[in-house]
Amino acid sequence: MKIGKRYTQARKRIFTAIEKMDKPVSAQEIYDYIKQNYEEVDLASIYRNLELMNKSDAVNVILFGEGKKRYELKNKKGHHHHLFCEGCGDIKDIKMKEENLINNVKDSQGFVIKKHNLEFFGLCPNCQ
Amino acid sequence: MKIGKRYTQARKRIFTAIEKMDKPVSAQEIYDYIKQNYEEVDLASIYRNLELMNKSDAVNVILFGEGKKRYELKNKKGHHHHLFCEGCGDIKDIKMKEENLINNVKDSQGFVIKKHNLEFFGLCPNCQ
DNA sequence: TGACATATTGCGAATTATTCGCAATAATGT
DNA sequence: ACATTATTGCGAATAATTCGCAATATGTCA
Repeated sequence: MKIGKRYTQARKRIFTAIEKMDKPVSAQEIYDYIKQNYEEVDLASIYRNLELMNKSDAVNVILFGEGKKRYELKNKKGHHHHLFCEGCGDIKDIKMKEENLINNVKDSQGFVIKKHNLEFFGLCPNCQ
Repeated sequence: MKIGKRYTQARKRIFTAIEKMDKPVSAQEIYDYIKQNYEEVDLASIYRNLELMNKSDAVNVILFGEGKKRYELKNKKGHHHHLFCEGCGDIKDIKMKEENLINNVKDSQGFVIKKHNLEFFGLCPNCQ
């Protein structure tokens, strides 16, 4: 899982940030996290690297309709989906049986399916 | 399925536009479509109404990670998901067995699940 | 039907997320 | 250590969406 051609400071920091925060994070959150550690990586560089990491399958892009993208390291945990609390924005991982998720797709009309996003929305215990 | 308190020109036009285009559309696409018909609704009003329609469950919000939201009327077709072509952006509806999609969610950690988004990404016949 | 109360619109400006161009800097191979 | 060039930082540019507010249009009720 190699990102770009050089192992730069920025990449180390971004990778570590995502890993440590251990949940789907936005570019801005990565920026803030790095800054908390008295280091800094320009936001534009964070975006550029997230795109690279996505293309090389190092991260997943996760969408909750907040108007921004969230990113999560791919290898860390196995394949899973998310529960997004519409009250407080809390995010939980969930696993589910889905051996047949793609097989069950009726008539994919000639599409070659490469990946899927499945997110659940609801209310966490505190927000119910 | 009532949107707001008044049945305004803007609402008629927006509703008709989404219905006629018959696919998940962005706010801008709604705006352009209405304009083609020599009518006009301000973009801000389109956004405001889409939000209302979403809250009152008249439309679904659909995300493909393009950096914008897409909207689709809810009642028209039954529950379904989408195939998004990463090549040309073409969108197809798909149905699938999912009686047990939610039931299969293991350990929802006290969340009350209200809805889910499931989108597939791949390549359409032309883009393969 | 006409007038009122107020929900909704249009307009312009403001935000927020993300992208771009380019010169300066830092990784890597030799 | 040096040269090559990938990558960064910076500042400006886009794109999507939101906001404030005055003007307008709807639904209601006398």
